[in-house]
Amino acid sequence: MATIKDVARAANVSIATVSRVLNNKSGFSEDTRKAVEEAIEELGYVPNGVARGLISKRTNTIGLLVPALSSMLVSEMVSGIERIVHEQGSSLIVCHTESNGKKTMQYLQLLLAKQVDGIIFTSGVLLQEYYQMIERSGIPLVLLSTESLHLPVPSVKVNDRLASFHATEYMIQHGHKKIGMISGNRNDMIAGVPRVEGFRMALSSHQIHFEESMIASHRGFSYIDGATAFRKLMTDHPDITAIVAASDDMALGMISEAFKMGIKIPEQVSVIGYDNIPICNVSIPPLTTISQPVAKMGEVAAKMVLDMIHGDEKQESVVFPHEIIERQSVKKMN
Amino acid sequence: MATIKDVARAANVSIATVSRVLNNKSGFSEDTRKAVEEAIEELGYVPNGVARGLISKRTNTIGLLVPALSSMLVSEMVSGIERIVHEQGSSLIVCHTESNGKKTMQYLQLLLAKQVDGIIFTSGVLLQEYYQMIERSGIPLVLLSTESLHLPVPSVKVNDRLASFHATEYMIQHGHKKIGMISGNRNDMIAGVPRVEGFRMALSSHQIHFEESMIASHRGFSYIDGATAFRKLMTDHPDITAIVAASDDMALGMISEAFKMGIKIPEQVSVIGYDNIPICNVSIPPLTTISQPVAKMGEVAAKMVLDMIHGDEKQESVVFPHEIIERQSVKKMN
DNA sequence: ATATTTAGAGTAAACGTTTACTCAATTAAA
DNA sequence: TTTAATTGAGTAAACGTTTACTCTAAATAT
Repeated sequence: MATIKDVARAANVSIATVSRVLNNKSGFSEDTRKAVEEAIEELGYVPNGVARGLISKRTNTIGLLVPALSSMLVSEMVSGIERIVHEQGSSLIVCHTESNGKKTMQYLQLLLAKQVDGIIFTSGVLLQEYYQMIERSGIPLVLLSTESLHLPVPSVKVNDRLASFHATEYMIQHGHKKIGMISGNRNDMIAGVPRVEGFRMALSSHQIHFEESMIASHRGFSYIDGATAFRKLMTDHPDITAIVAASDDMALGMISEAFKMGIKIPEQVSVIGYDNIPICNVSIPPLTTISQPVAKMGEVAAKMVLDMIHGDEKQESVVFPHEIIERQSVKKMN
Repeated sequence: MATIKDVARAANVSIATVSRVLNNKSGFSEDTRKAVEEAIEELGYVPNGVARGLISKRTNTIGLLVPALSSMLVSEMVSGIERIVHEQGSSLIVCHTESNGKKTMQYLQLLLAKQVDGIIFTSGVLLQEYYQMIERSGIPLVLLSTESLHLPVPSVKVNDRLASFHATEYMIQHGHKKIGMISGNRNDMIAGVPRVEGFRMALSSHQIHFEESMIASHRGFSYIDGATAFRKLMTDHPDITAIVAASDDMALGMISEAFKMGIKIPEQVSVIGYDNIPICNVSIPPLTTISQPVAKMGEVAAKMVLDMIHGDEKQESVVFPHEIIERQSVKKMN
């Protein structure tokens, strides 16, 4: 590959001059610009970003850490982030941590070694261990779809507890009295705990009787988790008429399972999902769900790190409003 | 951030020695190793990959170019690639070209500037222009889910024409005589042309009457494209009993549209998809489809570039077998 | 005992840029 | 005209590593 030296030689100037025209830095005549540009064209020269990075201390790369999530959700999130990041001439390294601490530490090490300019950490708990590592490296960090109560890290998220509260209340407003929840991993601090909490709060604030067994949880937030949780729920509580699901994937799995069990949605059982992934539009029936503006959130998070990189010290955390997208999976009871 | 100099100072040795223990290169005593390792620990030192890259000419980064595809498909593909790439201590930069020539060139420029060690190009036509740029840079390249007839670039793919042929034949074997196709962009050299060809060949080799209007196409390969194409097809040919779809997304959109139109799947119309994305398991009815082992293919493509990077000059192209995954969207006619 | 090998460690060049500094020549000001 | 400012361009240091080369002292061979 051609280097700046080759260009300099071909254009009969010093490398400093080449560098100047490359960066539009003034200090050269129109003639030399021509000569240099021709040489560049001729040689197909592309400046070496690694060398540039070494001296500028900027790699124009930002790192993204995601745990195992619904692939559609991740896609949307990433595409929002990517759009902004690329707009600014940077690129993105995505690391799937699978919520695994050891793996996360490894990736973190990798990102630091790669000298990324910033890090976005999504949808998981920011352990002290992670934070320290990032903190001491001085790399800007923002949290997406998660937050940290004691650590001073800006975040972009939705109020999960409230969203879940509303989802449940939506069922209540539609006349449902026997409402079950299919939760993912109930210990998940992000998508588990708060959503369960919101569910319980809604029931209790409407004085609806609640039993622990009306929340069925399984390992994760996927189709099968939804399917199995639903089956469990229906054997324990055959009189349930509405389900609040902790993710769209779970809701979809549940709908499929209901179909197999001969249960009609929404005629016999209503369901509301969570995430509003694109496929909700074409499920049968189309899925009523809580929408998190994931793509938008990704964009904002990306802008935040970028701003921090450009020197805007502290960013304000933002919590995005959620929204109930009404489709046809919830029946009005009367 | 601490540099190797800081470590050297703290451990009272030269930077060369630090480098040696870092790389296990011999030429130091057990005592100095201890001292150096302590200093590293103490300072939280992480070797600067940029500096390393400058001298080693390796960035441990590989670039991936993908056009706009079903997000689930991309996710699977990427996850296969990522697994392998990360196993080898490298990382991945994903670039969404949206099948846009200008954007692709920009990304290519970016990847070259970043000095990626290798490039995987997916699911699109490798233009001469792209090839030249990569070729002159000397960066190893492999094609995934696409191929180049005249350019000497190894590829990993499935035989689309044959797969589509089989999908169609599957319908014929199930007794269908009036078979329509919903194709995506018919000019798409990868997922358009060959799949349409396979469809036509299957019909003609079974002496089934064919009209152009039995292939409905729309812009792309998404839900709505499937839905609109299906509606068009059914108004033109209300007697169709089977549909071959060019993607699962299209099939899913079509199923949803059929539901709205009061058409029962598979009782009235059967459908076979293409891709076998995870959601096929939980659609209603579960979708019979052509499976491409995308994750596996991604892995193999990744291994290929990696091997090329490590000096294994030319790799053999591989075409993966497809498979028909029988679920419940095709009815047996008698 | 001397000569030779080896282990441990340091010095400095190189990787491909950017940039502070220098300098000559031209232009503008006095 | 002399002086000062400006323009165009080169030289060399720096960024943080790796590595070829060198050197000393200890260990081994003769």
